[in-house]
Amino acid sequence: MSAYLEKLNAQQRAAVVFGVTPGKASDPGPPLLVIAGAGSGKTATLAHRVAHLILEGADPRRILLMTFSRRASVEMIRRVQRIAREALGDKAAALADGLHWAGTFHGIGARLLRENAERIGLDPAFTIHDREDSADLMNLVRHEIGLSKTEKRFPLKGTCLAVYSRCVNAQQPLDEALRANFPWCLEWAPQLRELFGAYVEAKQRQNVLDYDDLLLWWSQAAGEPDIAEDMAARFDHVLVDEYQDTNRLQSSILLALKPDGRGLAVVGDDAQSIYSFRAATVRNILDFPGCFTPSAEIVTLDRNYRSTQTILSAANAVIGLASERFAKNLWTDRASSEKPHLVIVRDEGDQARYIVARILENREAGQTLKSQAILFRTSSHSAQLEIELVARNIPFVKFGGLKFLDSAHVKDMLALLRFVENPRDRVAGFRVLQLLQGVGPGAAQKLLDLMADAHDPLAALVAAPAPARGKEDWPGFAAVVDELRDRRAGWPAEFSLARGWYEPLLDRQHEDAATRRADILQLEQIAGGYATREKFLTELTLDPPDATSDEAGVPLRDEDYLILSTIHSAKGQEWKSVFVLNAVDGCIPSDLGTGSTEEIEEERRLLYVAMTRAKDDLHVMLPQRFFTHGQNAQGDRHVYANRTRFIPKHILAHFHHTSWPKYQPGSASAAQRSEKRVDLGARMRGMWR
DNA sequence: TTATTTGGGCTTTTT
DNA sequence: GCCCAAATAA
Repeated sequence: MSAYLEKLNAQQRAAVVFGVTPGKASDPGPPLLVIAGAGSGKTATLAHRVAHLILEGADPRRILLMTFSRRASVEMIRRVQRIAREALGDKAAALADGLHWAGTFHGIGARLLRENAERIGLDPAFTIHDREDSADLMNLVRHEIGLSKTEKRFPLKGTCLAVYSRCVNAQQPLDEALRANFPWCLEWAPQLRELFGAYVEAKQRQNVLDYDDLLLWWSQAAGEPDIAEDMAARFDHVLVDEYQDTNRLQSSILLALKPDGRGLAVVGDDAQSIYSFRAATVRNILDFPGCFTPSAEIVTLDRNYRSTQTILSAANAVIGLASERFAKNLWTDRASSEKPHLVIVRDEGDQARYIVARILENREAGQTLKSQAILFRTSSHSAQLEIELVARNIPFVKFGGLKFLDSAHVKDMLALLRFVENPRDRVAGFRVLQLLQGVGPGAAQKLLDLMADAHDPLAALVAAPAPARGKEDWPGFAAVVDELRDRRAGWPAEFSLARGWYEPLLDRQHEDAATRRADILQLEQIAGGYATREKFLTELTLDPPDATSDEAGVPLRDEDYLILSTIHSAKGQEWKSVFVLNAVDGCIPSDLGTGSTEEIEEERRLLYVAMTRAKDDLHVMLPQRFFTHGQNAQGDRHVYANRTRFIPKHILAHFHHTSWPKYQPGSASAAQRSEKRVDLGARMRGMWR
């Protein structure tokens, strides 16, 4: 047996070699489902399977590898190369460079669609709308067909988009989707149907695709016999990671690519399915084996290499209360005498102070900050902690929640670039034009209409007379559009041109122009990493940089920093020490997600995912009271929270219980001192009343 | 027609 | 506490 296979355990090896004909691995074998528990070496197993395929003769250019994020695919390729190098030296590692088709469903979809654009009636210069852009377009259309002036309030743009997206991704008729997920919008069904029809037409006229289109067009194209044949013939093997988080639309694509399942291998863990709000369905993984005859082989990986037995027992106890799942209980031989901690603190302030204290302690003991993470359900849960970290001068990087790309100035820059890339994109155009002094919705509309009728829209724009009140800014704008339109300067020099135009506007519009300018410069750095404008725009929308750091700026890569992350963004990662914030009802489960039993089950899996990220040391935090939002002055209104329902009494024995701070009779403890809250700001505001 | 202010409704997780 | 739409000022 080859050395690289010997390192695996029996189950992992089974998953790696199943259906692979030695020396003739280009022949696809029967379908395979790998149920891989948390920390069971899932990534390693998948990487070994890919490497094994290549080493046994499969052509890496004909392997389609779909991962959850681009970060995951980069990591996967790196590992495949390492394994190949260990087995056969540099030559084999170079082979693995041929893994061109590794990425997310959306990313691969965008590439395939661009390549096949002409055949399916798409302009290959299409641009991609992110969620905000899609919502803006939805809003535009909503106004156009007069739905904003209804007697009763019509659902907001975000809701409309969510409904649309649910129908597409779950492949569900509108009425059904409304009943199941948006019952309060049921009365608007006819209007929504009309709106969605107009929205689809608008996208096509403007040559833009939204996220869902990347899958929808792909799936539809794959349903056309001619194209399907081409696409299917192009890949011998299709491997999918994190299969529990795919939706019906995605599974329909897989089935279109590989109808008999031959060459198809999917890996996932039903216990970690946490993306149902994106229409992901556990059914995909539960029903996978039965999609084929004979049904797919199932291999289960239940040996955990990550956590200690005590952490695992607690996590198993939590997930053990779930209703439906592939039964498996993770085990490990990593013994530990220390149970995970359940820490009761007075409030979120103490929670922050406790965590900072422990983190500094750990660091004194030689643990890096990077090996410690703080996880939370909702981005805003970390607000207090962030303040404490800044005050104590502890660098951190936050994953999830608000993105760098969401800030107005970054969007402005991208809108300009997208506009010159695809002048029919009205959302981008509308945004850019209104940046000009004296140009509002009316003038912007007129200019866009003028462009829509022109054969060469950008030439028409450059030649257009200056808008009545926007004479001052117009020549500069026309000049930069003209330069960007024929790509004279090349990429990324074009970015600097655009920046040169935008910066004066920025200074005029924003008080804090300096920090925003820094963001633009950072964006320019990122832009330099892409070969073309089109690649930059596509990849940035599909795979945005997902960390926002504190105001001090992004820590240098070699610097040590603490990790803050939403539980969703923590998928697939692991740390030595993990702190889970706000393990109370209302936070986990989120009070917004307690409608149906399925939603509650998903919240349970979220807690499970959070707990299983920890290797040695797990702290589950229980603040007892929360100050309610929306009160002014020195408000003391608060609510008492209950321990999360996912840790009921009878599994408490899996935890070590602590209260903090320790009560010290006689001396005013930190908690007592923090008891009284003063709102100096309110006092100062009061001076003017 | 555009720019700014004010009041009312909602408040998660991500490609 | 944030976003959106209507009202008001320029």
